[in-house]
Amino acid sequence: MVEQVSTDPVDPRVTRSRRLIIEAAVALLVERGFGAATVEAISARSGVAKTTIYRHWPDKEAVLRSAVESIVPTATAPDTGRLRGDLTHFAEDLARILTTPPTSALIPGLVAAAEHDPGLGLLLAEFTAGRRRPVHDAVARAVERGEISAGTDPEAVAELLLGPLFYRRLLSRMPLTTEMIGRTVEAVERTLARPSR
Amino acid sequence: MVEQVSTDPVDPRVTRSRRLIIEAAVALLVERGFGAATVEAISARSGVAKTTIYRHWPDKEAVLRSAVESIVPTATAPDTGRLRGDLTHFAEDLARILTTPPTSALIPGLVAAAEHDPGLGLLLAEFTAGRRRPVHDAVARAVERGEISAGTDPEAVAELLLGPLFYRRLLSRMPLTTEMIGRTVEAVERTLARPSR
DNA sequence: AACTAACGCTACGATACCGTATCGTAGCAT
DNA sequence: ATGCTACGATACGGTATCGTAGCGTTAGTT
Repeated sequence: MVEQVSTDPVDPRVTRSRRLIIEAAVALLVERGFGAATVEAISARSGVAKTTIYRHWPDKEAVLRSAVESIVPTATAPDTGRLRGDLTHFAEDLARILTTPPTSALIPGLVAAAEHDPGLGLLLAEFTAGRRRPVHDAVARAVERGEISAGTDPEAVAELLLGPLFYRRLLSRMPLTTEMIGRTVEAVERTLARPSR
Repeated sequence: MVEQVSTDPVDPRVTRSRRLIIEAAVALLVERGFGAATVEAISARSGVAKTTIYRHWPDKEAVLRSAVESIVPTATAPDTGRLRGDLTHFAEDLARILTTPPTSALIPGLVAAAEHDPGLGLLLAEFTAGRRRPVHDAVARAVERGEISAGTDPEAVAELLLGPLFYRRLLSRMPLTTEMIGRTVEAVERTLARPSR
C-alpha cells in the first residue's frame, strides 16, 4: 500500500485562490476593519467567486482567522550585549508593528473581537505572549551579565515597557516617537536594581 | 409675553422612556458588545417601541453614544499628601474601572469602535485625557512638596502607570491584582528623580 | 486528447437590520 | 373634560449579509 503522505493536494489553482482570498481579507481588515470584512467584499476585492471562498473555509470567521494569522509578526530579539540596547531594539520593533500597516490597523479590532470570539482571543493571547518573550530573554541575559539583580521579574519589565506603547496606540492615540520610546526604555531601566553581591 | 424658559419639557413619559432605553442599551453593550447593540434588540429589551427610540435619537449611533456617555466615570484624585499614596489610589480606581462592569466590558469595544467612528473616538479621547489629569495633578503636588524633580514630565508618568494596567486588561488578559498594582506604582516611583537643589 | 477537479456565475432562501409611516391608544397638563 | 403629546403596535421598503444550489467553463493532470 502506497504511503499516503499528508501533503500535496497542491493544485496551483487552489493555492492561488487561497492566496488571493487572504490578501483581500487582510486588505479589507486593515483598511476598514472587521465590520467591513464581509465575504462578498472579499470576493469582489479578490476576484475570487464567493462560492470558492466557501469551498476552502467553512464560514466567514474561519476566513478572518486565517487572515489574521497570516500577518501576525514574530518578535525579533537581537542580542546587543546590553539591556538598554536589547530593550530599545525591541521597543522600536513593537512601535513599528503598532504604527505601520497591516498590523497597525488590525490590532484595535482584534482586541475587541477577542472579547467575544474565543478563537480570536487565543490568537491575541499567543500574539502578546510571543511579544513578551524577547523581553524575558533580554532580562535573563542582563542578569547573567550581572547588569541587573537576579530577583528581577521579567514579566514586570515586559509590562512596564509594552504597556505605555500599547497605551499610546490604543488609548491616548498620540504618536509613538523615537523620543518617547527612548524615554520609556530609560524609565524602565531606572526601575531595575543593580545586582547585590 | 411669558418668558419661555429653555427647560422643562419634562413629561415623565419622556424621561422614563429615555431611561429605559439607555439602560437596555448599556446592558446589551456590556453583555454582548457593540455588534449586538441593535435598535431592535434595545427595543425588545427595554420594552420601549422602536418608534419611540427614533423619536428621541436621530439614529443608532446617537443612542449608543448616549449609552456610553452615561457610564463614563469621572476620575477620582484624593490628595493623600504623598505621591505614593496618590498614585496608588488612582491606580486602584482605574483597576476597578477596568475589571468591574459596566465599564470593564465596554472599553475593548470602545477602543475598536473609536477607530472608525469619529464620535466615539472623541469620547474615548476625552475619557483617557480625563484619566490622566489626576496623575498630572498628583505629580504637580509632589513637585511642590519637593518630593520629585521639577523637571518631571507628568505625561510620561501617566503613561508609565496607566499603560501596564490597560495592557493587562486588553492585551495579556491577566488579572489586575493589588500586588501587581503596588509593584507598578513602586516601579514608577523608582523612575523619578529626587529634586536637585 | 480525455478526464477531473477547481472555478465562475447567477440565483436563491433566510435573516437581520435600518429607518419610516400609519394609526389608534393612553397618559399628562390645565 | 378636553386637548396635546408621547407612546405602542404593526407594517413596510430597502439593504446587507450569510451560506447554498445548480450548471456551465476553465485549467490542470495523466
